[in-house]
Amino acid sequence: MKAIKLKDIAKKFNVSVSTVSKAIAGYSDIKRETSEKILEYVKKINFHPNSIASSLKTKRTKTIGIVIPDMQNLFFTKILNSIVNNAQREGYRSILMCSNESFENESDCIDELINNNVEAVFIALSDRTVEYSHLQRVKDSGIILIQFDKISKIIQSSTVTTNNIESAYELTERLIKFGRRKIAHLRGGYISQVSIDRFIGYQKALEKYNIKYDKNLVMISESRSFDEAISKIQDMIDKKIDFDSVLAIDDKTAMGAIKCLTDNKIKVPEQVAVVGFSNAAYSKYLSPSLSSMDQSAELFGSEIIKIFLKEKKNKKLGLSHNFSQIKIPTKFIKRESF
Amino acid sequence: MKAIKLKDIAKKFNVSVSTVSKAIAGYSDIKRETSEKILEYVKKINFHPNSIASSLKTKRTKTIGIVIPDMQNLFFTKILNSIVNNAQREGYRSILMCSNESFENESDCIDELINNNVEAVFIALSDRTVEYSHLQRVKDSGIILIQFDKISKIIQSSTVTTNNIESAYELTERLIKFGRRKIAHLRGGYISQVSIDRFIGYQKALEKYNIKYDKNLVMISESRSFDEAISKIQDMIDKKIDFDSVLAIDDKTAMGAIKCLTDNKIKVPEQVAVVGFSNAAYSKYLSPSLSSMDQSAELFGSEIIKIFLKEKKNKKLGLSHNFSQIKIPTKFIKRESF
DNA sequence: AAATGTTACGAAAACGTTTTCGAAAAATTA
DNA sequence: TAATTTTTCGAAAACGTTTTCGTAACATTT
Repeated sequence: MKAIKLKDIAKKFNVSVSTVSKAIAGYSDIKRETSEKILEYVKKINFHPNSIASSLKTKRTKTIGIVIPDMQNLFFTKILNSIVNNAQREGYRSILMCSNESFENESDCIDELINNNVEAVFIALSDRTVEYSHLQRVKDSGIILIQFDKISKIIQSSTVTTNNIESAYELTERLIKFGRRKIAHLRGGYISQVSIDRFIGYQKALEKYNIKYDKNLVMISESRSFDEAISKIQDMIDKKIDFDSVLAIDDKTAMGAIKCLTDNKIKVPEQVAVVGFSNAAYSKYLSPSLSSMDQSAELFGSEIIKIFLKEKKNKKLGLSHNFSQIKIPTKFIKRESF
Repeated sequence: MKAIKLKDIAKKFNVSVSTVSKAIAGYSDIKRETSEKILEYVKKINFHPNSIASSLKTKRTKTIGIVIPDMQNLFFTKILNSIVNNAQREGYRSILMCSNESFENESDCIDELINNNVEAVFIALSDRTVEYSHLQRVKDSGIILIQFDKISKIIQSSTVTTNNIESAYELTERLIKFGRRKIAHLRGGYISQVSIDRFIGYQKALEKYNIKYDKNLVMISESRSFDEAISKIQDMIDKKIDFDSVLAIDDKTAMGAIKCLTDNKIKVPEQVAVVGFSNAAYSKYLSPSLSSMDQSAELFGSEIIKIFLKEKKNKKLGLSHNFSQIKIPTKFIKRESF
C-alpha cells in the first residue's frame, strides 16, 4: 500500500538516493552493472519516480491543457482524441476543459490551466470570444500557446487550421462544375474567422467562373444550429428565392438544410445539392448521405504536438520565437447529397 | 514573469511564510486584521499557492482521471463534459484518457492515471474488456474507482448506469402498444452488460404481453457499427423474415437500420418502426428523425461527482466502504421513426 | 614515482508548500 | 500582583525528487 520511493530502492542496493535517481534518468556517470541491477528491479516492481516531487524540482509538469468550445461537436472531439493520444505517446497528460461556447467560461478555463502549471495550452476559441487578454495571460506566464481551428489572428501564436478559403473555393468550384449556378451559402457569423474565410473562398470561386455574387443567396446562421439552418432555408423557400445548391458552413447546418428541403418535397441532390464541412461521423449515415469536406482531424493532433515539441525545444535553447502556421489539407468526400 | 510565492508575500508584510499560508487556508489562529490584509493582497494579485508543492506536501492532487472507450460517441462525450464541469465546480481538474475500445489501451490508461496520482478514476469499460486486474490495481492503490455506463459487476465499486432492463422493457412495451408484434432486436455482443440487460428487458416485455420469443428476430451486432447494422437488417430482408419494428441497441445502429430500410423502399415508421437508445445529438436531425430513449447524460456527471465526494469523505473518516449503485432514469423521446 | 586524467559515487541544497509544536504576548482570572 | 488561559505568530521539519559539486579510487601518462 505504502508507495515505494527512491530511498527504499537506495537502501535495498546500499547506494545513495542520487545514484538511483541517476540510474533511472540514464545518467552516464553510473557504472553499467550498478544501473543495470537498479533498472532491473525498477522494472520488476514497475516503479516510477513520484511525478509531483519531480515536477516541483524540475518545473516541468508534463501536462498540457486543451480548451474546446463544444463537446457535442464530433469534429472537436476527434481533434481532442487525436491530441490526447499524441500527447500521451510523448509522455504528456492532458487536462481537458470545455468553454461551452461561453467567453467567460473560456477565460476561467485558461486561468485554471495556468494555475495548474500546464506546459502548453491548445485552444479552439468559442464563437463569442472577442477579447483576448486571457490568451495574453497564457503567453505572459511563459506557457506555450497554440490555437487550432477557431483561431484569432490578433494574438500571435502558432496555429493549426484547415485552409478554409481554399477548401470553400474547391467545394464551390465542384458545385459549379456539377452544373450549379445558383449556389446558396449558409454561412456563420461575422466574428468567426472560419466563417469569414469560407465566405471568401465561396466568393472567389464565383468570381473565377464569372457568376455574379447575389447577396440574396447568402444567409447567416449565427448559432450554426440545426434549427436555425432549417429556418434560414425555409425563409428562402418562402421568399421564392431560386437556388440549386447549398454550401453549408458545417455538417450540422447542412443536415438542417437537407431536412428542410426534403420536408418541402424538394429532391436532394436532383433539385438542390447540399454540401457541408468537416465530414462529421454521422454524415455518411444520413439519407441522403451528406457529401462533405473532410478535415482529417487526426492530423490536427499530430501537428499540434509536433509544433509544441519544437517550440519547447526552441525555448530551452533560448532561441527566438517563430510561430508555425500549419494548414491541414482537406479532402472532398463524395456521397449522395451532391 | 517570475512566479510569486508565499515567501514574497511574507516578506512584503513582515510576517512568516507560515502565517501567509495559514491566512490563505483560513486558519483561525491568525488575527483578523493580519489575515485580512494578506487576503486582500492575495486577491489583488490573483495569487494561488503552487499546486504542485501543495500536492507534494498534502498528498492531495485535486485531480481525477476519466477513461471512456470512444470519443466519437456523443453519449460518452456528453457524460465527459458533464463530469468535467461538475469536477471543476468542486475544484478538481480532469485528466482525460480514451481506450479507443482496446483493452490494452484501457489498461495502459489506468496505469498512467495511477502514476499521475489521481484521487479517483471514473471509467466506462471498453467492449473488449474481459479481465479486470487493472481495475483492481486502481483499488489497490487506494484510489476511488467509479464505473459508469459500461461496467463490470466482477469488480466491486460504485456504479452509475441507466436502468437498461427497465428502459428496454418500456421501449418494447411501447412498440407493442403501438400495435407491433414482430419486433426485431438488433442487440450488441454477449460481453457487454448493457447489451445483456437490454436484451433481458426486451424478452420480459414480450413475455408479459404473451408474444412468443422468436430468435430469428434477434440479430447481434458485435461492433455496433452503422455498417454492421445495415448488413444485419439487409440479411433479414433477404431471408424474408417478417418484422414490423426494430429495437436497436443504440442510436447509431438504429440509423443503420433506417438507412437500410429506406434504401429497400420500406417505409419508416409505417411499415417498420425503429427506436434507438441514448438520444444522440444527431437523432433529431435525421429524416425520419429518430425516436430514442434519452439517458440524460448530464446526470451521470453530477451523480459521479456526488458519489466521489461521499466516498472521499468516508475514507477520510475511516468509515468502511459502502458502494453506491445509482440508476439514471430514462425518458422516451418521441420523434418520427416510431 | 609523481603528476594528471577518468570513473563512480554521495552529500546536500533546493523546489514551494503545509502543519506541528513551542513560545511570546496579551488577556483573564485568582 | 501572581497565576493561568487565550491569542497570535514563527521555526522548522517534511513531502520525494533532481542536480551540482566535491572527492575518493582507480587508471593512465610522463
